[in-house]
Order: sequence, then C-alpha cells, then structure tokens
Amino acid sequence: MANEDKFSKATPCEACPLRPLEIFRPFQHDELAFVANFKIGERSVDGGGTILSESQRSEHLFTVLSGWGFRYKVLKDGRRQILNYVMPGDMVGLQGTLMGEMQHSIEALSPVTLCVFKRSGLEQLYRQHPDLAYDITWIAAREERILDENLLSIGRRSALERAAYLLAFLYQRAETLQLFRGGRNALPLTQQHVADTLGLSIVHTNKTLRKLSGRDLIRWADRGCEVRDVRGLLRLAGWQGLGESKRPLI
Amino acid sequence: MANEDKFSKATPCEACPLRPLEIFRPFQHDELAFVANFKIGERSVDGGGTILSESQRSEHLFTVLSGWGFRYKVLKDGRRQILNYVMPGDMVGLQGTLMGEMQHSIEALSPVTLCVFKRSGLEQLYRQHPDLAYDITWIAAREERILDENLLSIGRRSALERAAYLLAFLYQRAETLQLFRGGRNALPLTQQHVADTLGLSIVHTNKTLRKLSGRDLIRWADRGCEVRDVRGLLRLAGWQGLGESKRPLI
DNA sequence: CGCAGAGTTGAACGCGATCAAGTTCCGTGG
DNA sequence: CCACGGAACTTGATCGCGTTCAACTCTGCG
Repeated sequence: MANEDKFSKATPCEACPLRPLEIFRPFQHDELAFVANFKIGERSVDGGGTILSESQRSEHLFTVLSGWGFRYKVLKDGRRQILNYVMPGDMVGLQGTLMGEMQHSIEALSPVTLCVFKRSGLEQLYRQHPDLAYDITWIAAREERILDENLLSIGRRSALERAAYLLAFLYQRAETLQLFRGGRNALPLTQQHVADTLGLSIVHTNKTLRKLSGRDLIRWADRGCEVRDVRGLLRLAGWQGLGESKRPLI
Repeated sequence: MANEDKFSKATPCEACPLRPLEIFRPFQHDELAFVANFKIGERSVDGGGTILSESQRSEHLFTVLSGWGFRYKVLKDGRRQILNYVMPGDMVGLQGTLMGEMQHSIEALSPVTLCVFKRSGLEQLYRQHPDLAYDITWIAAREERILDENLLSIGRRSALERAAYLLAFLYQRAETLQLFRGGRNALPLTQQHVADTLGLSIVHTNKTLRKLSGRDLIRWADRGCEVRDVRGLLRLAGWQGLGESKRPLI
C-alpha cells in the first residue's frame, strides 16, 4: 500500500485545527512549543489502509489529525473483533511504544491524516513536562474506561441494546468533535464493522439495524449510519452517555 | 462492612514482599524512598467486601499487597460483567483518581490487603520522578492490553474457548506472582464469577467447565479451580499466553 | 457488460439461555 | 445432637436468540 507521505509537515501545531475545539483543554505556550517540536511530520493513509499492525515494533507514536479508523484483533482462523474506533484527537500506538510490540492492528475507515511523534521524544516529555505526561496517562485511562463499557456491552447486553449503545457512543464522540458540521451526520461504517464490533454475525447485525431503523432511531444510508434519535438509543441501551468534559490533546 | 483497618502501616516498603519477585523491575534507592513516603498506610478488606465502588470519588489510590479481587460493572437491571481480576502488585483506583469518578466497582474475592497512596502525592510523583510516571502509564497500557484480549475473547471465541482462555490467563498471572508456592494451585473463584466474566449464564458455564474437566485440563475443587494443563488450555483457546517480562510495581 | 462489495431477506439449525429440580456442604440455632 | 437454610454446584428438558446457509437486489466501477 503505497499511500504514505511521511514527514511532510503540512499542519503546524500552532495552527492545529483540533485544539480550538471546546472539548480539548487549553495549552500553555511552552507545552505547545514542546509538542510542536515533538511532532516530526505527518502521514496519510487512505481508507481501508493499515495504520499500524499487530506484532509490529513501531518507532513512532501518532495522533489522529483527521479521519476515522478502528483498532482490532483477529484470531488465527480469521474471526475479527473491533476493540474501539479512533477519531481526530486520539493518540494511537502508545501500547506499542511503551511495551515494545503492538498486539492489535489499526485500520483506516476513511482517509486518515496522522501527526507523527518520535518515540524517543516521549522520555523527554516525561522528564520535562510532567503535565503532559499526566495527560498521556489520562488518555490511557480514558481508553480503558471505554473498553470497560464495551466489555459490559458485549458481555451482558442483548443484540439490540448493543447496537444502540455502539451507535450512540460513536455519535456522541463524533458530535463533540464537531464532525457533523456541514456534511450529513453519518458514521462512516459498513454493517460488517458493526458486526465485528458487537460480536455478532453480519446477518443478525443487519436484522438488528433494521429494527433500529423501524423505530426511527437511525437510518442506514449508503455506507454509513445516520443517527436520528440519540436519546432513544441511549434509553434503549440503558446508558447515560459518556459525559466528557475537557480532555487533553497531544 | 466494618472491615477497615486504615492507616496501620504494617509493611514498610523497604521490606515489601512483592518487590523481590522476578517479575518486577528493580527500583533505585530514591524511587523506593519516594514510594515509601507516598504510601500513607494499609487497608484490609475481607473476602466479599467492597474495595471501591462505582460513582465514588476516592481520594486514594491503591496497590494490592495480597489477596484477589475483581473489577466489574453492572447494568441497571442487575446484569453483571466482570472486567478483569486484580492480584498482588496491581494498582487500582487510577481511573477514579485521574478522571474524578469511578465507573466500575472492585470487590475482594479473598481477604485483601492494600497499600494506600495519597492522591495528591501523584502530582508530586509526576513532577519529581518521570520514571515512575512512565511506569504508571505503562501499568495503564498493560490493563488496556488485557482488556483488548478479553474483548476479543467475549466477542469472538466460543464458550469453551473463552473458558479455556480465562483460566489460562488467571493461572499464568498467579504463577508469575508465585501464588501457588505452598498451597494448592487453585484459583479462588466461584462458577458465578466465571460466568460473569465470560458473559455466559451460570448453567452453561457449569456445563462448559465440566467439559474442560472431562478433558483433564482443569479440576473444579471446592470454591476454586485447579489448572492441570495450561498448555492444553492455551492450545484450546488459540492463545499464546501473556508472555510478560519485567514490569513495574508501585 | 460483468463483477465485486454492500445490504437484504427467508429458512433451518444450534449454541447457550431459561426453567426446574436435584445434591452436597457448611454454618447456625434449637 | 439434629433441623434448617443458604450458597455453590449439577443435570435434564425446553426455549429462543443469534448463526449459518442460500439466495437475491442494488450500486459503483473497470
């Protein structure tokens, strides 16, 4: 896949399109300066391409600048489980950077742009910017929290509840990133992705999504899902939503 | 539950029974001194007791010194999902400390002793000991990795594979902590715990465990599971095991 | 035009849930 | 001492959610 465009530095951190968003905590000047220096370039991957793959030892760490992707694992016989989705502002590759080897893969769902950070810069970050170090731990804890909720969902919720939870979850995340401004408010997934996230077969996923459509909670458009009633989805899933206030962006 | 015994400082860090274990990375003198000061006491909880509970705002952070426990979430109607188990050397309460509010509970499976750390000491740790800060992120990343594997298991493995995976996983963790020296090598669980971990009903869990017993992979003794053939369990689950080398202990 | 990927639908099957009853073990109190 | 009750485990019978198999439509694209 020759879709790499490494080390072009198109977007300087000072003009980061994400940082102004309400959801992210403001930066100190020196923090911004450090991160701008920590970033060594950008990389783009087109839809369907691989961002990181299992057993890989990456020397880089990334933050998603634009686009959607998903983290997943596969069993030897090909059964796939999607673990979580990645969206702008999410840091990826931390597990691999800290622990030596990736134990999951990440694939782009739409064209993705990544900020590339030098692995070695991380130690410097921990030494010179305790607040940023704290932020990184915070980011890891957030991922953990999301996985907890996901595990509850797959383990104990019915197919319909699971689907409702997932779509409400994705919608809310996209919403706080203002990803729906301008375009149509559709989540860029196929039903296969939904199936692999929920631990269901594609056939039953289809039937479940049609039930949600029947209740006017969603509408499945070409290669995507329009959420029409988040409240309804939340109620159906018995979930309060991920009520996030400010969070760090690195 | 009046089983608290706060702030008795029975075990000084200098004489920590866990630190000498091979699995933990060695400490520098100043690190040890810092942690000894970071620790403000010990707390014990007896089997079945609550270590931390959802929506609680704890001002403390803990490391398990001895005993077993588990992290779980429940849906409003009572369905319970166990997310992971906690064993000696595991840090608990980090999510709550960092993000303000616990979104899961932790219960003791056997009598548990915890090292208690002051929440406010964490900032100091990040400022003065970048290596320890790095360790904490590492610990969070490890938890994430475990949850990833768990999610794969519940989402895509069959009941028999799931059970094999879980028991091999717990056995391996206990093994590296030398928890079986002396006593019988039994995991202190009930079948209800296994069921709530695997996302299965108790009845089906029982039938599944009997199959594993029939193949001589395990033996279910009174209120616990003896693993007789880890290799067999690993093969059945199609899992390589968690091959951990040194890891941090705080 | 043909083909591949995505979505849809019906029919039959089966894994795991649910219902129902049992046993064993242990701690408690009469 | 035994009776009782509760918790954990066990087992068989039946039910149903979700899988699997098999087809079909629709769209975009070479």
